Amino acid sequence: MAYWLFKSEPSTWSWDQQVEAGEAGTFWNGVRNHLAKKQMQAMQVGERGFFYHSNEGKAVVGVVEVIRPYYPDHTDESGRFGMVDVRAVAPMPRPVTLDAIKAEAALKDMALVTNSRLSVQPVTESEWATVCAMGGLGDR
DNA sequence: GCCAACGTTGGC
DNA sequence: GCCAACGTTGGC
Repeated sequence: MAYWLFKSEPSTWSWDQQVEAGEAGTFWNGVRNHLAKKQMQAMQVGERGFFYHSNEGKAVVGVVEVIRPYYPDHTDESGRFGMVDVRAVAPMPRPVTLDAIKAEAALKDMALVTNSRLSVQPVTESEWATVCAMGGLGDR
């Protein structure tokens, strides 16, 4: 079971909108980066990821679940990129800020710290557990 | 196939 | 709003 991190600017697509999309979830379109694409291709239905607000908020604000594996992104005219569907699972009781992540030694190798521009990132199991604990989520 | 120029992202 | 880092494009 792998873990992920999805980054989104709240002004484009926020956690609140993800929650409103409910059980049916939504497609995660707009990725135009091959490394991010590779992450999505590796995703399996049922795997979980963090929902991170970039620019405004700069914090992990919730957990999402992959509900449909990689398929073509109809908004990509070049036809080179695809997407997955995700649904909101649970909000972070306490959002975990970028500052807090940077201050935590156990998270110094997180892609969020080392490659902040990557919009879809892999998260290790220990990183997942650490961030969940920091956010007051128990061990999901 | 190299590399300079350009565009975009995202933290500050 | 600025700018550094990175990815992509296109001329050669």
